[in-house]
Amino acid sequence: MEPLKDYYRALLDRFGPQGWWPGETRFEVMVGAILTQNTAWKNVEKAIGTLRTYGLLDPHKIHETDQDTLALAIKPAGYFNVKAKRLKAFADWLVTKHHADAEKLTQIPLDRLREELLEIKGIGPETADSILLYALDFPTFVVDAYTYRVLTRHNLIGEEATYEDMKDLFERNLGRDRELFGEFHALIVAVGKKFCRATARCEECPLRRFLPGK
DNA sequence: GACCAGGCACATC
DNA sequence: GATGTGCATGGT
Repeated sequence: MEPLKDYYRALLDRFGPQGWWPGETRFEVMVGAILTQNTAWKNVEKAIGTLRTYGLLDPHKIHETDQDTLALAIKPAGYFNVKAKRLKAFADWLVTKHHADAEKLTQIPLDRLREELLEIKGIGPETADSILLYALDFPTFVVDAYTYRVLTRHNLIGEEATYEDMKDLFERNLGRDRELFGEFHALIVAVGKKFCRATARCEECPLRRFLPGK
């Protein structure tokens, strides 16, 4: 059977609860999900701080603010021109299609909302799932580059695995549990940063005992 | 001074 | 359909 639950316990024992996602409002978490694309969270914090200072952590404000002004505000998060455009595309969607009401999004069926998010330019599968899970409390699993490394290095999935393959693996074997999904993904990032980077450093990894051949 | 980070869209073959 | 490339700051 899949030992994923054992992986989870080992990670939780080692790192403790991660408490993801930091953010005061649903909208702030959604903004963070876009800003953190391929970017260290530390840089995102600065950008969010600036947005907060200028009162821009609000869908209407982002909808109204021009892209260049937005880009300047989020500069520390990197890719600032790209991300300014993506933030606006997202805010435009939220304002025009959903009355800027993040709370109401939680009432939409998960699959339908996920499709809608994926149609927005700049929202791919990981960002969509991060928004659904961490901002809106839907039980959907978030996959990232670390997830791929851990799963492939442990032979839990083939090298050719797609995002959906990995997502399904977790969702089928764990049952749809929002709290579990939220902690598990955060723990995978934690272990990934420390032990599962481009070059694996398995010596002190808490998942070492699960390695094939161990 | 490389290398990397809580990705994604788009061009080209 | 697969593979390659641009986007950019800040920490190690």
